[in-house]
Amino acid sequence: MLGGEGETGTYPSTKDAGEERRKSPAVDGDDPTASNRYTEHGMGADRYYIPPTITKQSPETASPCSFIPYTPSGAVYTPSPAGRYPSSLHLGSVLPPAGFSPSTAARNHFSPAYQLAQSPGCIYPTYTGSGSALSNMALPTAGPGMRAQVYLCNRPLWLKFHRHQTEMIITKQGRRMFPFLSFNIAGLSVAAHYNVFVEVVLADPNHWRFQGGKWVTCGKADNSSQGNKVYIHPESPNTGAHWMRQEISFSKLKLTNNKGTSHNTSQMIVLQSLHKYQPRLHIVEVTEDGVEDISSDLKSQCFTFAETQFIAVTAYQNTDITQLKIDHNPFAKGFRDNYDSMYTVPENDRLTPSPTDSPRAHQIVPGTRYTMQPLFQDQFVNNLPQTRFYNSERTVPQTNSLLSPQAEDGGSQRWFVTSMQQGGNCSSTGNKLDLTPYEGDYSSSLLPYGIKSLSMQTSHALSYYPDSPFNTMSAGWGSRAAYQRKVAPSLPWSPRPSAGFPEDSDKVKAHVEEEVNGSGALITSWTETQPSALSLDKAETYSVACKRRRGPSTEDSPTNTKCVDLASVATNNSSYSKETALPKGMAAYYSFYTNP
DNA sequence: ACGCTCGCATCAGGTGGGAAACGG
DNA sequence: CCGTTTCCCACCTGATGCGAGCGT
Repeated sequence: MLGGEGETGTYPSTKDAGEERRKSPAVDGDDPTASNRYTEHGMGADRYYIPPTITKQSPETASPCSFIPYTPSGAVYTPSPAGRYPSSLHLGSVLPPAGFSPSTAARNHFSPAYQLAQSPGCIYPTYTGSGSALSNMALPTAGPGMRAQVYLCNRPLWLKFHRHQTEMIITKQGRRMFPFLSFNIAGLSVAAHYNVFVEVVLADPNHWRFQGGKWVTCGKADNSSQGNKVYIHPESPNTGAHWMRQEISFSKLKLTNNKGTSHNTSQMIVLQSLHKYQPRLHIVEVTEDGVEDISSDLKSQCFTFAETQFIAVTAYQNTDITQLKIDHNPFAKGFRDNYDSMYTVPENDRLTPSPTDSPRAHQIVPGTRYTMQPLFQDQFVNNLPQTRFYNSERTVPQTNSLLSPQAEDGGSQRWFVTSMQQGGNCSSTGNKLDLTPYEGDYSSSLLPYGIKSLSMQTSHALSYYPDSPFNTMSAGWGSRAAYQRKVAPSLPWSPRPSAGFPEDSDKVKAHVEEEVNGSGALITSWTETQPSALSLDKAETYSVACKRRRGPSTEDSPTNTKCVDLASVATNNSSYSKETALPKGMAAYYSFYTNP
């Protein structure tokens, strides 16, 4: 499990990850006042994103390309900041004004400073032509205070979903996000303490409806929703070294539509169905006791990844999304119509084009039954049960992994490399953000990835969805978590350098620029040229097909037209050969990868 | 005897599908 | 009537506990 959340799996004895963190000076005791620092209910859905007037950051300090420093500066909407936090802090609108959640110790250490008044406003990254968060990302500048750089670990997976407009199920009891948010952070002060939390805010002022195979707006969003919108990482507060040592995942974060929920509020974020949301990562420097240090604006920072936008739904609307979930979420494996066949089909029959079928694809993929399944490479990399890779992932040093077929982790590497090397090697990324991962993967900059992945070896946070290479490497080996825990610490390689990644600033700059461009493209492609994945007319057909619900075992059913349609469409643009039994999800993937 | 590894069984919990219920 | 929400289901993953086998 992305244990970042202090999941029980990672810490068997700590039902509440927060417990583990309580070791932090900031966490002991239940500070009654602390409970007010963050409120889970204080902010309504109308808590909008405040465009950070971040001027404190500059590309100059770009970090290693492995990280994609995001700053919300790209946000379009400019809500009025409230509370003592200037908009530049990004916290003005994010934090609940009052009332603190009963929850966990993790929440007990936020200073009252977080009790900010709601700041109306929204971020419409997707809808703003040039003002997307991505296109405007900036790098933190050097100097006092936080200079964090954040990398969305499972970005490629997010991009896949984003391509079809990500949907997240919300239920009364709460549903985990999938993909879930998972980050790597760099640039923090090793010794300083930080609180890390995710906030989900309305991404736009509209109410959405899935009609005619596509999402269309229908009326205005209901900004009156109440309920917690913040999920504080259970390991908060903790040192910069801790946060940078491993992937920080929010796999336990749950989404609910139950405003009245009183239990598990610490794990729940209350949303409204058919509204579009944008998750945001906040990193706030605090004192050792967990109290925010308000001496500097640089103490807090907010990061927004446009590709993590999603529409909350109570039932999936777009079958492409459904299929993506099924294909990537291990818990949904039971819904994979062709689960068995997917592992045995010959390579030429695979449904998803391997990343260009590059030699590397084979190099990095373990010589297991999965080797020939590019689609699953992705899945593994992002969400498939890591158990399938445990053996090799865990024991293969990255240096070896790069050369050995055992580096099944290659998939993971690919993802990771993506961001890391974009700067240096993905100058051709262009608008195909979705392909970036592969491009990056095949580029030569593997070392950074390797280094990074190694750093994750010691991750204590094993995730349910070893989404990242790091998790993968450190995640449980099969069901024997106890063993992995024993082994991980003894791994010979050391965590990545706390100082950051070995990349020269020039490279970094280039990297960032690339990323920025790519990101911008992403936004653009989605908002303006979503059909780019499929021609407009094709998209229509596609959407219609997608809308059709699929039965439990209709894989071969003649009614399963969606896959066929997609396949046909996809094949038009690719040399990739796919003929029969193209799983719906696969088709989607196919089109995704092959679309210009 | 002790510690470690491994296999197996069990349990808790997550997943999407589908039908029923609900509400405008 | 239609769209949305809720509930239950079967299936799956992952964690855990237990005992057996093995080496020291």
